[in-house]
Amino acid sequence: MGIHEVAKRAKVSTATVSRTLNKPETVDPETAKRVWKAVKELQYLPNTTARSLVSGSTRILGLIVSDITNPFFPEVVMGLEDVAIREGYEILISSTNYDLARMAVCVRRMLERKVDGVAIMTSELEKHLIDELDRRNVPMVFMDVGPVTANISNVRIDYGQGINEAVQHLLALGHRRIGFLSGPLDLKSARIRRTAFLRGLARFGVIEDERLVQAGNHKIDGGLQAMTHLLALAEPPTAVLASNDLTAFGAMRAVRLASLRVPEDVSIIGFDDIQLAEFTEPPLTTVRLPRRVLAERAFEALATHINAKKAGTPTRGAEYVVGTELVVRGSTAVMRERR
Amino acid sequence: MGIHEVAKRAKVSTATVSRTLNKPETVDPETAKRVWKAVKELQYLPNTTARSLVSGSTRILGLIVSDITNPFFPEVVMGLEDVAIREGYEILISSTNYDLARMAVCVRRMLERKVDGVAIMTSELEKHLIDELDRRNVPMVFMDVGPVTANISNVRIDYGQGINEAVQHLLALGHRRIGFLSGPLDLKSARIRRTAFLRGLARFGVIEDERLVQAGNHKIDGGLQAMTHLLALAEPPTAVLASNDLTAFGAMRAVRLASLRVPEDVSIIGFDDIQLAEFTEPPLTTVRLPRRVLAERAFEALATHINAKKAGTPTRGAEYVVGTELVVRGSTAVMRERR
DNA sequence: CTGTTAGCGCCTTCAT
DNA sequence: ATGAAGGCGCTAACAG
Repeated sequence: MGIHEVAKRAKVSTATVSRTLNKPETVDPETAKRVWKAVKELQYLPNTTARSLVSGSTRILGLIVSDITNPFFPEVVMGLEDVAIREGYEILISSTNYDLARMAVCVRRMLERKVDGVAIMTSELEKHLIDELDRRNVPMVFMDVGPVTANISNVRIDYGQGINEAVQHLLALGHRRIGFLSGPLDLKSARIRRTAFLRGLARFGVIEDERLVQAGNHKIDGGLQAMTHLLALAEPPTAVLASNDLTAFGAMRAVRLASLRVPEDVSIIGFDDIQLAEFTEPPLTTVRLPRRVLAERAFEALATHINAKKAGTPTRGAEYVVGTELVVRGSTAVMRERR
Repeated sequence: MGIHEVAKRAKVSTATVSRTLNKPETVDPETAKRVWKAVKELQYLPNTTARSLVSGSTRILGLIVSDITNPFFPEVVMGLEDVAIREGYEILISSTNYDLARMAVCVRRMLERKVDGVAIMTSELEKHLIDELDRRNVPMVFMDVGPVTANISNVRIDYGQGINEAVQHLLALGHRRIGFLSGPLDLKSARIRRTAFLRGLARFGVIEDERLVQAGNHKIDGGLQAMTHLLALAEPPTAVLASNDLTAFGAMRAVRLASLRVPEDVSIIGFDDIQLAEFTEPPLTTVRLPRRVLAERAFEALATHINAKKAGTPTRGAEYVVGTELVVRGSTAVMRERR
């Protein structure tokens, strides 16, 4: 089960076996044929561990997320897995559970396993830990959570694009009082979304009313609560954007609990376009964040860094952008006269 | 950054460094202290790859699932990750996408990465591929999808328990015409659930009416369709069990589309208890399948095999059982007189 | 084109 | 209790 057995059986040296496997052009076709035959017969599979030891490259990519249980992440994971295996990489996933101590564990795991690069998509990233990775020269890419730095790339999400479409959509339907249900504002990603939303409204000259912005927690119950607040206003909004789809789900529920209807009484737009968005009642109009593309860009960024590092010409961090777009479904409708 | 530097700085041999790290009791406390100091100062982290090469153990566990995007899986992944890292293992996830060719890729990846064991939770497992893993002596555990064999353990899910509770619950509410929405019957796991359901009904003497059993696809749209069929019956059921929660979601939607209400007109019970089940309108009564426990048992099984293998006393496959239990929420109610 | 040799970083006898 | 030396499986010079 080693390269040695193959060599013996093919009556060549181990070096030749290694060569036929890795640099086929440098070996005589006839010899190669014998080697391949032996490989097949022995069902030989190269030992990745040994390979890594000598090459200095594990061909493992780390992915740090907050919580794999969040419906947002699995699709990113799958996207990354797809592109990674195509290029001969494996993905090592680790979850921080929104916990800083656990984040430290994640980083340590990455370091011990000597991953070739790390993609980071968590809310709670401590500079301290990032620096540790940086100091050890591990290529990194942030997925919408960090700044571009000397060595670190970032895949930025262009929230503005989708949000503009969403606002225009509501405007076209006659809505003027538009609310926003943000995520938890201690999370940077949530703040970014909130800013993008406010900017989007401003761009179209919609009067900004602070009371129309409520904070949720990016989960269903938070959306429900936040929306309930909005509904209790003297002049409640006729349409609402949510910072993510789960929040929108909660909002829809709040509307229903208030004996109102979506979209007849209140239009609701979500964000992310998770799989379930298509299947709520009514189906959720939402801004799609193409997570597969996000994953692909992240891989691209990492691959660039890794290759540059291998070639001895370290690249500076770069910024990649992923757009967003409105997906119109059933939770938005023409504004009705006030009840 | 190698054990060598540490040795030099602590003025000991590399062997001693290795010992203080792995068998602290065999080294003089004073020497150990010096070594630890050097380790700290150099921020030394052992190279897992090199370690693996000599120990023959990668401390990586493979997990093969059909589709990480399915809301059922993430919690299993997280559960496995939690227990695994506690024991110093990493998880290598790979998705088959319900595709046999891709399944082969997964197996190959596991083999090349020399994982210490593999947990399998897919519908489409080809004997051929399992045999390959078996032949190479890779410890395996099926998670509710396979038989116990000489070398392979299985974590069986006791569907009966939860289903009995569900049926009793409905019976107690006065329901007698109880429908079942199965998963796609070409999937073994779906067939198992179906069988368990039919057996559960039989146990309580509920007349079995074939027309009350409809096949979905374990997704929302399938549940919607299947339920629509049931609703179109001359004598539609007053209560329905679904093979999984997504199917139940679809069923709820079908009820609503038929201008009926859950639970007033039709009671619905799901299966799995995915996170979202708590947040539908009304919240879904469902049978909980404790996925964390499932993951823990799977790890336990693998660890047992691995340790036995290391000790040179291979264990036979064993069966572990995970129970299920009814979680009563808002989608079930007392049967109403026929409308 | 192919074989020999020397590590990659670590662990583990075997002496001391 | 510690050090020296060999080897895990493979690749990369360097000869031939």
